[in-house]
Amino acid sequence: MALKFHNTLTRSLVPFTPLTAGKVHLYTCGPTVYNRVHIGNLRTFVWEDVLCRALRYLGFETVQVMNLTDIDDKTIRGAIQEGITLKEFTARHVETFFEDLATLNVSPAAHYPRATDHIPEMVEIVKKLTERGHTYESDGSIWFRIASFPSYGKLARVDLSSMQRGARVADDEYEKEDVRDFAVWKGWKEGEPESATWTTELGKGRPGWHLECSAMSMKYLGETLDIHTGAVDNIFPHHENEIAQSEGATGKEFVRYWLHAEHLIVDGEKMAKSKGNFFTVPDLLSRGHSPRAIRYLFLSVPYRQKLNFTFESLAAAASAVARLESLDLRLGERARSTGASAIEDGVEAKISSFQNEFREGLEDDLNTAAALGALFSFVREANADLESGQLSPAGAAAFQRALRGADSVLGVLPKAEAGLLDSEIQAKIDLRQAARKRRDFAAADAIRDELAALGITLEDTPAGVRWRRKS
RNA sequence: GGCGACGUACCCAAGUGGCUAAGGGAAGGCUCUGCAAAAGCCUGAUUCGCCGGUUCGAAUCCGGCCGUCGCCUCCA
Repeated sequence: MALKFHNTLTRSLVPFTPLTAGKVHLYTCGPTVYNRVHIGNLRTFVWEDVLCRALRYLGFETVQVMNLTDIDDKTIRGAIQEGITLKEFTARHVETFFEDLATLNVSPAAHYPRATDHIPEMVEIVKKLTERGHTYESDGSIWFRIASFPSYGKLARVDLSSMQRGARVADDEYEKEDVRDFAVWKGWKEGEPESATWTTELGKGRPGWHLECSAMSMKYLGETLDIHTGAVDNIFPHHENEIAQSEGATGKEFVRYWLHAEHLIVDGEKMAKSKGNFFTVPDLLSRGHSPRAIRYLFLSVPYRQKLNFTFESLAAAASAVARLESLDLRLGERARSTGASAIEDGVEAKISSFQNEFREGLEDDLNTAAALGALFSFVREANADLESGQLSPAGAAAFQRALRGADSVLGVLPKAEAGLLDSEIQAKIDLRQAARKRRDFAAADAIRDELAALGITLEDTPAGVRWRRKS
């Protein structure tokens, strides 16, 4: 089986081949930095991370670009409200955004361009659009004339006949030729702060929404991208308008594969601050939930399905992650023990059948649920071999490599070993072992409880005491 | 109103015409254990929202109904 993706452009599953063999250029729509991102946003960002990791696992090189939209109505409003400059306002939210990505173990993209650093590039696009007759001026702003772009609507499949030419929308302060025309350059208006205003060949004002994505994606990835992603709400108007602007300016196909993630909902409802079901990563961490469980929960539902976030499923995810972590620990122990050095035949067969199934899951439009199914069948087999006592250290090491290979896509195992054994912890463990030896179980349990309170879990195993930190 | 998605066990979820309907979690039993923890084994949908239809055969295709949800200009 070969890699396939669901392309929003055709609404069908299609084989994927990048423009340049072996190398994928992808643009993953990033945040507008006006608040702390919520778990719904992060579902999309984690999916985009897994997409990139999966592409690399499948042997592609990736160049990922994620924009930071730091100029729009919401960021301006926020800056005005707080009485600070636009840059000061957005810098805060950029910072917490990267914090949340790091918490959820998202691998960094190659570039995180900011809209405000690319004003000249945006101006260039507007000029090109104007040369090609795609724009007009009205009320000091420059608009994209949809009537000049016949294939407008091809992504969102909007019905153009519902457009009313020459209509003026009651609550719209601009005079447009067509209600669906959109601004590529917004003329300065009374009250807009200096920090959010640029004086360019186009006049005094600021770029329209959508334009930053066209400018920055093409700057870093070329005029035709392999993949462009976002959540479903971006299909219209954002991505539709990006196509119009970009293709209008270059005359070339803008994006070959459009991928869109479904939304996350909470308890079956759209997340909303007013409903009290609105969560951020710090919210969940303060309730004692693990970032790795959050990440696992996101992966357990394929990206084109709505993900119903509940605390029950978050707890289930935590258990599943703990099981993976436990296997990794046990395999590591066995791998370091002494014994036969050759890998037994059965081990290789189990690994390759697991890897095939895992890969097939990923290749099937990033079906992470199917991939996880394959992983846990493998977990069962590895545990059974471990339990039998027959698994060689080399076999255990091979199993562990396979497990960690899969985790290079999933990213739910703990980061590399936490350095040296904490000598204090080891001293407590030794004390407890002494107490157990003299059958003073009350003292032994007291020590275990004491460590548990510090987030250290002990497990007595035939091979000795195993301990780990609660993540 | 227009467009679209979804409805599989207690919860999450794979599965898109044909082997015994993946996998995870929770639950119960057993093994191991001082007790825990971890791990293993076993148990668990004659059934895929409901009703019809097509077919030798459908969770999978078609029609209707019921239910849930989303988008329709700045929400990922």
